[in-house]
Formats: sequence, structure tokens, C-alpha cells
Amino acid sequence: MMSFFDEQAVTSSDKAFFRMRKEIVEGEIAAGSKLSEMELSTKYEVSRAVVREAINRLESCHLVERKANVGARVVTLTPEGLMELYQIREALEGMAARLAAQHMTDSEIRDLEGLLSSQFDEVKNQHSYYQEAGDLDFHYRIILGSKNASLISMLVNGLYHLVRMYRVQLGMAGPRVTTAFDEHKHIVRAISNRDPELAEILMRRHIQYSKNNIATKLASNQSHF
Amino acid sequence: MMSFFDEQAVTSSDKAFFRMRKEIVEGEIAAGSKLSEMELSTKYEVSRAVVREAINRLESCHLVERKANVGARVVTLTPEGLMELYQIREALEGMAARLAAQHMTDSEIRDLEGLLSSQFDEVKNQHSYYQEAGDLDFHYRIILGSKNASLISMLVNGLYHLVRMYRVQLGMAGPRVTTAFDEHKHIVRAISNRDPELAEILMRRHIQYSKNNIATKLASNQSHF
DNA sequence: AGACTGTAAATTGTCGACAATTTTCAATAT
DNA sequence: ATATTGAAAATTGTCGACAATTTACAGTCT
Repeated sequence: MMSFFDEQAVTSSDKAFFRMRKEIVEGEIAAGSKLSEMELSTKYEVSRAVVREAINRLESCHLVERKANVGARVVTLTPEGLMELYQIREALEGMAARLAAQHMTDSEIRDLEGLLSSQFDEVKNQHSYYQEAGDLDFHYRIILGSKNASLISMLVNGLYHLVRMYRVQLGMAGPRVTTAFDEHKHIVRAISNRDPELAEILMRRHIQYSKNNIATKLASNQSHF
Repeated sequence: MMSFFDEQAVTSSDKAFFRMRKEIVEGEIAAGSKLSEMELSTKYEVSRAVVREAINRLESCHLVERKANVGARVVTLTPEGLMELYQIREALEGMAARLAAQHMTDSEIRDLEGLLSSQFDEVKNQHSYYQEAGDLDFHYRIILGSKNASLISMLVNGLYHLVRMYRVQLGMAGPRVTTAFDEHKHIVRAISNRDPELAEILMRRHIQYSKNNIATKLASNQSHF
């Protein structure tokens, strides 16, 4: 369990891409820093061509920005940027929930309910790991349940790594466990009732709450300095 | 007028990318066909490396699909695929309209109103070119008005070329002029009233109508064969 | 001192060649 | 005839070298 898209690296560029993405998302390569093709190719012991290809793919994930004849830099993180991403998440995942209510199979919905009740036990027993992995699992299933291939690709391959980068590096790993769990429950109920309208509304509110939660944290973080 | 993002080609790869994108969108390179790197590099008189880079960028626009060690193919068009894109458009452009109602400046809104009334004259005088260019112009302005850089990039650089490819190749260039014009008018009114909620609802309905219009055309097209 | 200029260094862009993999297809066996 | 095998052909992946462009910096001028 817990592996949705086992994107396995077949080529060298794949490996370089995955590795660089990990290092960028987790801050090992600093936000805003320049990506020197030469430097990286010696560091990873591959040719410049594969580094270039990896950088191109990072650019299409919006993790780095490239200027012709000048080079690529890791995107710089701003609170506004994170808020913008949450606006997009609200729109896309709201639609995903709507579609999931229409297109998920009965057995997929039962699995989703099962996931939730197993998570309920964990939360009750104070296994606090819920927030990160559990929340992600829940959202992934609904995204996949939309059965909209383009939407799935946009969210899974693109947006989520960006969001994760922001959350890791701006220190937004906070809990918000208990209320989020109830929100998940209501979303699943709407889906199992085959109520697309409500599923979308609830998902959007769920993401708005997350966004507000993060916004206040960002504000308090800034006031500490 | 009528050039929003004059994405100018500075490098050879840019030129190859723009040219290939044009040929794919307009069907000169057939949907579903294989893209041979060698073949294209002789055709365009550039090295394989620049063709490769262009193909990579086409892949990140979802215009081609690539499999490692096998090659790249232009995406195949299906009615379902087009419907999926319209679901995403509904979500993203709905959000764009909401944000535009919050973030567009008064002068930008006045310009938008000006655009609409100039288009009204054209429609009245039977200049039927409205549908394609005029509709696009309207939507672009609202997208830019959202002031959300990630959202703008997703729609302008990514989704719109895909949608255009479908519309061109499936022969969906039809009119729907008069009703669409009224819908535009109501959306602008909501924006100028600074009513994000209504702006989003109206934009979503506008896109739903487009979608339904296309769906019926697709159905009638199929029944002809 | 500060602004401008031109040359040198460094970095990115492009190329052709070689390596690895897939595909083709003829030869063979059942 | 069909299926299987294996070598050859074709295609993609990777590499190092060269070209074009940008950046750094020393020298000059006001």
C-alpha cells in the first residue's frame, strides 16, 4: 500500500530528475539557487545532456525557472506563491471530488471508507503520523477517482510536488488533524451518496481551511523576526 | 493588438518547439503519429538534440506522449479527452473569473467592457470572425486578470493549445456566437460589480454550455458515419 | 571615484559520434 | 503453416567537443 504512481526510473535522466526533484523539494538544493549544468554533471557523475534534460523536466513542473543563454534557478518561495497554489488546488480538487462522486466505483468508495476508519483508529490511539501521509493518501484516492487522466496528471505530477516543497521549506508540517479528519468524513459521505455538488463544495471548503490555517502560520512566522 | 504573450523564439529549440506545436495543433502532423527524432532533425535541418528538447517540451504540454527507449507519439484525440479538458477548463477558468473579480484593476475592467462593446458592433455587422479570436481574447483577459501566475501559466502555456488542437482537428470551429456574447456580457458585469461568487458561477456555466454544444456536435458527427 | 569599453573566462546551446535498447525479419524447428 | 530464435537494422539514450552567448574584470577615459 501507499504507492500510487511507482514512477520507476528507467533512464539516467529519470534518475537525475527524481533525485534533483527530491533535493529541491526537501530544500537540500536551496530555493532560489542557481543550477549549474557543469557542477551538477560532475556531482551526479553523468553527462551534461542528462542534467539538461532533468532540468527541463523540473521546469515543466514549475520547480525551476530557466532563462535562455543564462541558466536555471530553483523557484523562490513566497507566501503569495503558496496561496496561489492553494487557489489552484481548490479549483482542481473541488472538480476532482465532483467527478469522483460520479465516477468512483462502489468498491473504490468502500475502500476509501475503509481507509478513513483505519485512520480513525490511528488518530484515536494518538499515532500522530496521520497528517502528512494519511491526508495525502485520502486526496490521492479522490483525485484518481475522478477518472480524468489530464486532471490526475496535473495534480500528481505537477502541483503536489510544488505544494510539498512549499510546505516542507516554509515549515508548514503542522497538524490540524482532528478537524481535517471530520472534513474528510463528510466528503466521503457526499461521494458515497453520489452527490457531486456537495462533494465539490466540501472539498473546496476543506482546502480553504487548510489555506487559512497556513496563512495564519505564515503570518505568525513572519512576526517572529 | 491581439498578441498577449509574444513568446519569441531565442534559441533553435524554441523555434523547433513552436513550429512543431503549430504543426501538431493544426493537424499537419497527424494525431497519434510517431515523432522520429532523426526524421524531424533532417526535416528542420537541426541536430537531434534540439528536436529532442522540443519533443520534451511538447510532452510537458501534454501534446505528445513519450515512452523510454521507444519514442514519442502525438496524443490521440478522443471525444472523451476533449470533455475531460473542458472539465478542467471549467474548474480553472471559473477560479480565474472569481479572482479577476477581486484583482482586476478598474481600468482593466473598463478595457474589458470596451472590448465587449467593440465586439458587439462586429457581431451586429455580421463580421462573423468573432467566435474564434474574440472569444479567445475575452478569456485571455480574464485569465490574466486573475493575477495568479501559476494559473495563468497553466492555462496559457498548457491547456489552451491542447483545447485548440482538439477544436481544430475535430472540426469544432462552429459559431455559437450570439448566446456566447450575452454570456460574456453577464460575466463582465459580475466582475465589474466585484462579485467573485457570481463571476465564477457564470464563467463555469459559460464553459459548460460550450462543452454541451461541442458534445452534441461530436455526437452528430459520429452518427454521420 | 565612477562610468565606459573591450578582452578573457565561464556558461549555455548545438552538434556529431558512440552506446544501449528496441524493432525487424530471415532462418530454423515443431 | 506457425512459433521461436538470433542476428541485423533502426531508434533512442548518453557522451565529449565545439560554437554562441553571457558574465567577469582589467584597463581606460572623463
